[in-house]
Amino acid sequence: MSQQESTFRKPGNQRDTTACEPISRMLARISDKWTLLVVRILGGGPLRFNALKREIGEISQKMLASTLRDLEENGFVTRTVTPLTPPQVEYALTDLGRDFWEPVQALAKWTHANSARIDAARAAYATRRATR
Amino acid sequence: MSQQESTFRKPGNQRDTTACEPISRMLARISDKWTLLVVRILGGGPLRFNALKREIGEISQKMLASTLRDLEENGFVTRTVTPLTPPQVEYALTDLGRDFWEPVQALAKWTHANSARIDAARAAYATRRATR
DNA sequence: CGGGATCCTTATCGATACTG
DNA sequence: CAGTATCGATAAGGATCCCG
Repeated sequence: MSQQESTFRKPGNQRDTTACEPISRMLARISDKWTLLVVRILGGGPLRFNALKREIGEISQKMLASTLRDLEENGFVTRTVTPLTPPQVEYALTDLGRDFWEPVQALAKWTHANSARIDAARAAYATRRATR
Repeated sequence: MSQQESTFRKPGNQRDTTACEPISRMLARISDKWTLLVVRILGGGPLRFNALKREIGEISQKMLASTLRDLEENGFVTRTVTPLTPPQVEYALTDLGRDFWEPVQALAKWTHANSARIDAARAAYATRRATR
């Protein structure tokens, strides 16, 4: 076994570097602060703009609007306008969006279930830095 | 049925709004452009700094360094220094990191498997905007 | 090789004001 | 209600140089 740097994985199989580029692009597309959160919330059912905004709480209407536009463009949510006074616009997950919701929810649940472990790790890291 | 705004979900079960705040914080912590990507790659095994950088490709060393620092602080990766000339620093997932890797990988696989559907949705969205 | 420090350029975000 | 438009602050990100 060589101690060279490089990838040192089985030669001929340099991981799935091939899939790395498109995945990283997709990952980058959804890795903004709000997308995952909005998808996760809409997983609970359709919501109108301000209801959604209230549910998230900290988001500005600007960011919510642009996040929703991106999600609509990517085919994750539908935007249904009911022309009334006052107007009503409802956002809901599409089939694709509901599919996407599953891994998102898995991730969210994991972070929730393991937040204690992470906090512990952070505390340990802090003391480690202090003691040495 | 009232046309009021509000949440209009089954009263008494107003979703898991309780869990929304901590989850959104955790989600926000990992939702930067690189964290998920680095975790996913380190899932394939330990790597040294520049090997990791090469594998990601587009990242600057600054962002990689800071991303790795965050990951170490959160207890997802270990940083092992071997004092040689030239020095060697290897990054590897911890138990927590490997745990975390699973939902991340699920998300990555999903995006990869469904990239065609997303592209189709984007194309459909474009024509829809053009025709109307 | 593995970074830290610095500078500089963008992208992100929020607050405010305005429209249909 | 559901946004768009504009502006200013701030953070993210990249390029370069430098050091152990």
